[in-house]
Amino acid sequence: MTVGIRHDDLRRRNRAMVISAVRRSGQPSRTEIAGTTALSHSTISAIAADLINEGVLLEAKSTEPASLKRGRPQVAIALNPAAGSVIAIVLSLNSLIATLIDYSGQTIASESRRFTTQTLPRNELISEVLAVTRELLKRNGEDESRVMRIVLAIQGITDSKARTLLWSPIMPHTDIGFADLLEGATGIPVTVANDCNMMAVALRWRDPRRYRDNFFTLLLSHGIGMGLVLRGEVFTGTQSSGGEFGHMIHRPGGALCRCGRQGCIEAYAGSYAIWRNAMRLPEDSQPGADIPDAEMTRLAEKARTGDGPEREAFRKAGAAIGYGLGNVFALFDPAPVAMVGHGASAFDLIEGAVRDAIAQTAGGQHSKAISFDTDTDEMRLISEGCAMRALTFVDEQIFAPGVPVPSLAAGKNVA
Amino acid sequence: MTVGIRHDDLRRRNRAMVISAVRRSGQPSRTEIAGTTALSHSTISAIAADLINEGVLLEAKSTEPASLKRGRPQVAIALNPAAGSVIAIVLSLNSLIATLIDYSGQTIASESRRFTTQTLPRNELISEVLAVTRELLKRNGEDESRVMRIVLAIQGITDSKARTLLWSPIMPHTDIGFADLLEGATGIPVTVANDCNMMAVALRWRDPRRYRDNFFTLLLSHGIGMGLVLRGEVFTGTQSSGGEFGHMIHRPGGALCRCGRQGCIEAYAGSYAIWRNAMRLPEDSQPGADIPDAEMTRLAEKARTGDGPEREAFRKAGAAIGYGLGNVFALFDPAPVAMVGHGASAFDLIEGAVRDAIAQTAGGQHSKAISFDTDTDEMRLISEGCAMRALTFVDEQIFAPGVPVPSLAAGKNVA
DNA sequence: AGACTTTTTTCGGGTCTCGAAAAAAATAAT
DNA sequence: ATTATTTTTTTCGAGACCCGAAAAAAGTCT
Repeated sequence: MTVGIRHDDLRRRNRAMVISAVRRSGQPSRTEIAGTTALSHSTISAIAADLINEGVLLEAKSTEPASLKRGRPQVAIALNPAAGSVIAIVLSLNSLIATLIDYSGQTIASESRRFTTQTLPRNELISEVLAVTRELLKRNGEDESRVMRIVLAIQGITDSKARTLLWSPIMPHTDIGFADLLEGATGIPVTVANDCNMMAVALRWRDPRRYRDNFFTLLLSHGIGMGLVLRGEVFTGTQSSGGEFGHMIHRPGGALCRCGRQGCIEAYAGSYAIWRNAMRLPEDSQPGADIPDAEMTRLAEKARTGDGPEREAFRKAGAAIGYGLGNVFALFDPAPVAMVGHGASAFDLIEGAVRDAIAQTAGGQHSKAISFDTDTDEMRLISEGCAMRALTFVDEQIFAPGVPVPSLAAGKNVA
Repeated sequence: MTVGIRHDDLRRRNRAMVISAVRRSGQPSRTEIAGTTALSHSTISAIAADLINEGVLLEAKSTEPASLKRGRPQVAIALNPAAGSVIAIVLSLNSLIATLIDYSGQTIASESRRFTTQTLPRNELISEVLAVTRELLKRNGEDESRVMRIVLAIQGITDSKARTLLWSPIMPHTDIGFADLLEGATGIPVTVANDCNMMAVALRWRDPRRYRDNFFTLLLSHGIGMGLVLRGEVFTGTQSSGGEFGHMIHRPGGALCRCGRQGCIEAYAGSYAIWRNAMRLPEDSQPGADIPDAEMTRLAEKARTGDGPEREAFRKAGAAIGYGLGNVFALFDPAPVAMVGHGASAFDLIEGAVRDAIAQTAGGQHSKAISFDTDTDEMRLISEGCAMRALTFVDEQIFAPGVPVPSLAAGKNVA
């Protein structure tokens, strides 16, 4: 269970610390790294030398033109882009995007497909995912051994081992073992993740000042998804990816949800629910097909121009989200929230109701202090999150352990 | 932020690991410890020798009569009861109990007071807490330097630094800095904790098989409290003790809660709410004084004998708790739940409604698999939790670091 | 050109863990 | 009773790692 620290773990951890410091800071000097890690200069020097030797890091040539300070100038250390690469794949409604990213985080290439996820047979869906990956590798003449990790983000629930898609609102199929399938096809280790969790990862890298230890991301689109970061870690459920905010019950026995249950937050705040209310359809009417973004934009415009059923529909969505957030705040205390996705473009229409609802919950006293960010481009965010998740995997699991006794083992093998 | 591991940390951590192994297993041998910690026998031998020398551990004499195996018999290692002691204080409605516990976890003595917490002036309340502590120390001729930690559990919200009681339902006063007050009076380091969190700690020690990585404790009494354990750690909020399950909103705009808001779970499931419903008082009637346990027992008896307003009141409580748990399960996935407190004695009356409600939430598919334990004696549980929390503090913060270079420093000082 | 400043590397010392071997302490066999 | 066997615990030497101090390096300032 709780395992002791062996001597070799120590070096591994400190190597990981150095790599992570470089990934965070961009181009820190050795002195800077020593400062942030609280390790001695000599240790940093030794570890940096090893990592540069192994090709993981390199001394960046041209950073700022010239330091204005006296003394020996600092040597900037950077991630070696050629150390390896990773692939980020995002599968969402009617869209599949795969991106190849080098070790320093730069995008090398990307490949995308469009098809109707709701109707595509299981086998064809799987083939598409495998094909887009292979295509990306081939088109870039990528040696597979250099691609060190694939992270696949999907809207839906994944298992806690991050290997299988258990259920997804964007397709009728369940229990697809994407990790095994992709690993079998490519030989590259694969992680399957929830899209909202990857959004949270991305935000953490984009703006670590604002999104650090505790925050929530909310994906507002057809469904309502949530990513939780608690104590600096993306929280996944104990058996699944968790964070099923959209299916917390807002009103027991209330509006019919896509999931078949009644009164879920999503049944008031998902785009189909907003549309249903705007159209004055009964709350128990069967949720229809997904509403196109353009139609939702039209509803929002109409809601802004006059106080009709459209505005009321957005207000109801805001109340559902607000009470839900209030309940989450009751458990965790209030924290920053990022609203992501096309629905965030109508945040002006729901913010009032959200705040009113929060004010009536346990998080109420801090209602005004809670700040919301919005970002309508969820795809980019999710993809970024996948990339960073994949890269940190490589950092921690491949480069931090390093080659076991490099020179010695090599010598023995030769002899 | 993320700090590297220095060489001396290593020993400290491995010492902590050994101490923790002994505390968990009771009387393990060195070989057993080596097995669970994955450290080598030589390391364990060295660390154990140090700790025995320092008086933290000792070789237990008479364990099982004789081993039936061949070979050198294992020497059982145990915690040295004389290594130190801690104090657990539980302040709850109309009751204050302080307990002195030796380093091995055995109760040495306890001291208790009864007074009306709701009406006692602030100063007198504080005096009572200080007095009961001093009394406990004096009556046992305890050298204060040997008492190494005080943990005070209170029903209510504490700050995230575990030093101040921010708000409590059992008294009108707010923001009492118990940690500073007690530390000032005794010179012993103090931690202030939430009662439900301490229940969770206790359950983890009582039955680690069942309550390990993920579980919830629910205190059913005047109010409804929750302790969350996620990934093996007691979860506290980011700014407060968190876990305000009782004030998650069950029905927006619903029944009046003691906290002044409407529709909280507590406004349906707290004992005053059950009583209010059983008496057929309107839902918006002001919550009165706390209902005596005897009265609640009477209501429960009546509910068992016939289907009247009493039974309906318990049913409503069950629904509120069930929907609330369903929402918690939506975020974290289902996990074992322990129902604690006098309200747990009526669990038979609410279980059906709880399960029905959960079945209608995202956790529904596992509704039948979710198991509930009940324990009506919350005081003992809370006190146990405080004691264990205090002892592990001592383990990790006092004995794991140890004396810094004992022999060398001593030699220098003498010279 | 030399003084000064700051960063980075080198070196020696100390501590820690590990594996192997030895010692210890019991039972089983002769 | 003595010897062999088994298992646990300790001892010992080797290797790895980190740290602090000193040295080297690479600039700017005078």
